[in-house]
Amino acid sequence: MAKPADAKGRPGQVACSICAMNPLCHPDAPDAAGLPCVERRVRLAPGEVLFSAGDRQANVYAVHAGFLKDVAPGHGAGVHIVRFLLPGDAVGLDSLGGGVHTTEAVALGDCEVCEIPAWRAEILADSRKPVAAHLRGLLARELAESRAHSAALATLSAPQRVAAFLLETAGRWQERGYSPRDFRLPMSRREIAGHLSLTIETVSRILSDFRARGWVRTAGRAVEILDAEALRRCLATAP
Amino acid sequence: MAKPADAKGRPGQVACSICAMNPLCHPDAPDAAGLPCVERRVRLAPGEVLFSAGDRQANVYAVHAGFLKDVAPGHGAGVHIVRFLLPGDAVGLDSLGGGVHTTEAVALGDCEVCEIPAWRAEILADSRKPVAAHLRGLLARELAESRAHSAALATLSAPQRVAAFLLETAGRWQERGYSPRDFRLPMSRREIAGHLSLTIETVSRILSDFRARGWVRTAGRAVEILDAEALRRCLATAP
DNA sequence: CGCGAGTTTGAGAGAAGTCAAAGTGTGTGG
DNA sequence: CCACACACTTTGACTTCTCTCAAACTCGCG
Repeated sequence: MAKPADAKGRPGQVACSICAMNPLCHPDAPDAAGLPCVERRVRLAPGEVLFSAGDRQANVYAVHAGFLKDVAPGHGAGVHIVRFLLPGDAVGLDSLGGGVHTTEAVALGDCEVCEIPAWRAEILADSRKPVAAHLRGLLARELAESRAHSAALATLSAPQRVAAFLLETAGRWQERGYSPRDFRLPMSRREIAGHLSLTIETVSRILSDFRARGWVRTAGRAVEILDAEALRRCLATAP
Repeated sequence: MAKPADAKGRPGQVACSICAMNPLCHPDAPDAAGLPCVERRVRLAPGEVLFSAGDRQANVYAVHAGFLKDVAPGHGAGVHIVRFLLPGDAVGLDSLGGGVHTTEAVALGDCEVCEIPAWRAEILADSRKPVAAHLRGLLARELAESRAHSAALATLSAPQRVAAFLLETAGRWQERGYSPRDFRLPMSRREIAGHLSLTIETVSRILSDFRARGWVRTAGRAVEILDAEALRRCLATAP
């Protein structure tokens, strides 16, 4: 499974077996064209941009190690963070249609991603039905998640959003074999705020409030969830 | 092209040639299996549900005539309307992955849709590369639109959202060969509010304000855009 | 003609944003 | 190894935008 992050919370890396792109890189049968699916591994420094909205160089990526944010082209100040990427996540799939990226992917810290040219993914899909189906499935799931997040922002209050974020993050850590109760956030308050459509002050205030209630313990980016049930109740309570 | 809506604003119908599903229904070469792609035409009465979130009966639909709304599973009161469907639009594509719908489609008025079983679309995609590519493109575009809408809700003020909605609606009418300055909204204020994450009162107030400024004329669902430039300025003005 | 859903308008309340400042941690260079 | 600088976080006071509650109004339809 996944290699644990070290004490300083540095990015673990993910085994290819649980990667969203696994069926592309490791097809059941040998590749007809004999091409390696992954063009190269890209290393990124904190803040480095993997691709930008409008890039014609369309690639699909799988996060191998580290964390990134997927950012919507923000007109000026109000930047909206579509989602955070953890090891094993796929990103840039929206370029499969028109060959253009519609968001920007930025490294949150040092990280490493596998680069798969879009045309290669498409050729692979054309020759292997399971790969085509897998790509459709990834796209469909991202679409569903995007809508779910949209609906969440539309209907939840600020505390509910923060509770949902903590629970969701815990769940994603758990999926990767880490503790869902004790983890280190890879992103700043500003980035959390951008993801939840709140301000940093509001996020900070709500975390302080959760801490005062004894639901969580926070120290900077370190988070310990003490009462997940309370968070779930907060999330479920009518706005 | 499209047949104009009549004076009472009843749904026009769309020629198959401009439908998003056209490449599926009318493939270049004759269908190997000899199957008609469209299973049947479904007629819906106002308020009737085409499919619900969680439906295992996965189908993809193309709107042939009339209008529908695509609704996110709303926990109680705060219903979020993902998007509105006009003739020629495709809906239900998110069921291509796991075979389950994640939203609910409801008719806004009398309408007629073409039903394509998901398995049939997938078989077709497996045998025809252009169809597979087209499906990926549709999925990718919907994903991009969903994120754009999400970002819009996150960063725009209430008046900006209403301005954006009017301009977007005008554009969609224009794409279909109707006047972008003079049209009839197929949805109620409540539904507009649900789509923009506002309340009906706020939507109504803002429309009244736009009317007072001479930017639009509204009478119930009838809209005439008098100053599109002003709306665009309103949209572009820093929140 | 009158009912009822939908829309408009008004007044007041509340949630989150803005502005401001203090506190905390982190990394760099001496 | 320590000291400083800078970025991030927390906290406080106040503002404002949108929601909520309430009532009048309009339109379509029986």
